Amino acid sequence: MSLPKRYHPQTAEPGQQAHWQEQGVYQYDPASHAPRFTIDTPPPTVSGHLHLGHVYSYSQTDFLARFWRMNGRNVYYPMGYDDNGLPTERLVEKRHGIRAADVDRATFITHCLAASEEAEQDYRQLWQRLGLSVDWRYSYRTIDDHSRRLAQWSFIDLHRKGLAYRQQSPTIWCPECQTAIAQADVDDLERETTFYTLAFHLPHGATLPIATTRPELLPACVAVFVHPGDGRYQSLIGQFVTTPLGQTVPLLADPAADPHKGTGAVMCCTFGDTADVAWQKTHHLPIIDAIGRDGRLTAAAHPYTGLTVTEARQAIIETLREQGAVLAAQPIPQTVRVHERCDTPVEYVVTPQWFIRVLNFKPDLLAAGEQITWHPAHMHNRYRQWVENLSWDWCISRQRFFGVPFPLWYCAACGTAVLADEADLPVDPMAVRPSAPCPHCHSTHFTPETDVFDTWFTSSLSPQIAGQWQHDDELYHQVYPFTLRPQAHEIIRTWAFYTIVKSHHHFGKVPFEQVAISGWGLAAEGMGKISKSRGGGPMSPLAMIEQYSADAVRYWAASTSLGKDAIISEEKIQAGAKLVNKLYNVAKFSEKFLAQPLITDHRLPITAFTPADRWLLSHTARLIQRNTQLWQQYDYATARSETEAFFWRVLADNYLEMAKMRLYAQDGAARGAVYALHHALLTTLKLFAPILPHITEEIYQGLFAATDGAPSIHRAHWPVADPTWLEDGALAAGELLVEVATAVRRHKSEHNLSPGTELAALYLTTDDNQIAHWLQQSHADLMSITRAQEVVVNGRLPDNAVIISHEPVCRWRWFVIRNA
RNA sequence: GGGCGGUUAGCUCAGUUGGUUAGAGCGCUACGUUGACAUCGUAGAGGUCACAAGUUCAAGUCUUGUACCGCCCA
Repeated sequence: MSLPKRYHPQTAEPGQQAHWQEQGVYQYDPASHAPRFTIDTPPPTVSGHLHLGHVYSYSQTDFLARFWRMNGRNVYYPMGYDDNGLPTERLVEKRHGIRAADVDRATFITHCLAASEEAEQDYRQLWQRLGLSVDWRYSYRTIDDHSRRLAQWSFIDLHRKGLAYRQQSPTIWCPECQTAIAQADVDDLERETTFYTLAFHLPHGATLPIATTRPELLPACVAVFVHPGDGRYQSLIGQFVTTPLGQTVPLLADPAADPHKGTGAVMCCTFGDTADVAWQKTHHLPIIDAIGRDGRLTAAAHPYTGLTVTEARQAIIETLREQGAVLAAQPIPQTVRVHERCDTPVEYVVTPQWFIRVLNFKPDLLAAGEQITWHPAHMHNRYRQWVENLSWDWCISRQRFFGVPFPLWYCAACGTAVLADEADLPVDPMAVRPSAPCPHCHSTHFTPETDVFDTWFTSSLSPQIAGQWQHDDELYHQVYPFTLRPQAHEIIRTWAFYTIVKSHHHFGKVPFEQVAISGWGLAAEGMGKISKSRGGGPMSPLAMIEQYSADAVRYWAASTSLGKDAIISEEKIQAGAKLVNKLYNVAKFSEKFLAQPLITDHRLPITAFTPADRWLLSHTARLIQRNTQLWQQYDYATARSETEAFFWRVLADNYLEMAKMRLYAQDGAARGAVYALHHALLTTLKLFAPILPHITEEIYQGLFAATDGAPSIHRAHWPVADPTWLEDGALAAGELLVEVATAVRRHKSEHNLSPGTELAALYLTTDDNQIAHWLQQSHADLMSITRAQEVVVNGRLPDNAVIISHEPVCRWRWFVIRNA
């Protein structure tokens, strides 16, 4: 097999990809006894299109998979799609211009399934075009039967263990999505708001000013709090005050009241924020449901019933202004808690929800975090801090439609929750009835639970889903616990955390040994994170791949180390395309020399090698050592950059120029050069293979597969440094030769001579015997790189010599040329 | 308010355990098409390493503080 004249990634890359699929190059081998490397791939959510940010992080996982595969690991690399849940619902609502609640459930779910299937095809196409070394036989969807069955099993198991409970309690509520959500689904948003100071009244008629950002909650005011040490209010604690709307509420003391904020007195409403929730509980206050599930004020807020929060705020302020009860209004910056999916400020609404116990398990969950190796290490802090600051159990019920249903019914007579039989999973409680009467009261009338699970409730089982637990248990026990969990940093609090919770609660294990946290690919100019739901990035990944090649895009993804965000840079992608081109050109040049049979001669005498050969081989050995170490630390970015510097600066710019003459001569003196070139180029390809899988495979198949023996470079052995070449002198000799070459090049450049200009002779003089020896051994190589027709070491200078370099402190003192 | 990361050339970044003259890519300037490559080559210009103090024979690197940026959490 030989290389075509030019490399066309647009056709070559899909060709390689098809070849890999046909040959099963990336297949996991369940029968192998090789050490395993198993990957709990992040299933991307279905909420639009993939952008370069996804390409960035998924490429990084692929780098690691390929590195370990070449290092003899039996790599299990599945692919998943997280299609159940709110993101898909929002996509469908947007695309069809409907609201889920306004169409019938079955129709809506049909739309969701169609949208997710379509997206999965797009996703898979992109992943394949990018060259991910996934074993596509192990693909899953979080809405498929197996995932639904495991999710429902998970609930039943947690319920059986007393770790799932249903409670009527204040819940974080999204009025836009009309569902309860979990603490992890909430983001902070900075915005400007108005801080109103309202006139409350004391028993004797005096005014008590109280500042609030949420006057619309006044109808739900149940108390006023002050700090117990606040001297201004000491005598009033325990008394009753009157709100501007006329309710009478107690004035209570609690250390959580900030004496420096506003007037030091704060109203407690059910519920404006988490502090209200806490106060209501600890001080046993009544609950007034002023805001309903639709985000509008309830009958309890008469006469503001039916108004939205925003409308109610205006209406109440207007009323109070007329009464003269608004003492001040000033703008202040405020952090509002919003639902991450729609940026709507959340409310705290009392509803019955299912929760999973996590607050009681903080020590265990922190210990689990300690057992995991985090890459980079500081990402462990994010996890630890999240766990330490948790203040709610995990709310898993969602009042939505496209998700895994709870496998349970409520007895119509006694309210007992009746769970489905494990054997019947997955079940849809709205379509079927329990198989037995109520175990408590024997009634046969049931109401199905209509809520669905939080998406994370299912995706937190990705190790079980991807590992095919309860479907192929032999496989599962091979791959679980997983070696690696790759994921981005914003989902440490969700996916990583919940997965650890599940593995702890179900199996008492840590689900993965290592976590590799990728950063975000960011759009330039402070555009922030690019995301599928918020418009995507400026450049489509497929367009970039078509224009510059998948390898070039992957090159960009390898430009920043794990955990760091990177600005999407078309310039870097272009640099990747240049490197691919350069690799191809070097290979094309090398082809005619490497085709000779002597490449198999690995036992050449040391005399067959010039100092330049030994320099290249020594560099190669060091590069292998260094690269292997970097890769093992997951520092593919530095590895790539060092390999690139070696390839371009050492191999292409200097070594090839020195070896050219011997190579073209094709005599006995070429043997060392051919071996060195063969070894250095093959090594370069292998070290680049995890990052640039296509061009390296193309060249490997063309030049090396026959002798190296692997069916694909991606199944070839990672290079091992040959200690023979690790001598220090070889590097020094090479540097000397490069110094000579650079001086000649500079001379030509300064005299406006073409680098190809021939020189009649090059005279080199030195007092150093070692240097003289190296120079003498490098006659041909120096002639080659300087285009001198003659090289003379320590000879008598002719009269017409031109001094082009004279460095008194240098090891070789100076050298001269005579123009032809 | 707490935590984490960052601040190095015009831009994007690398600088390993402190150790000669702080590097790379892109961009810029000049020259060049050389028997693999113009998606190229050669040469060159360009940095008081955010600021301040400290430790040290020696600080981009260690300590403390300050400012600014980003993220996470209250």
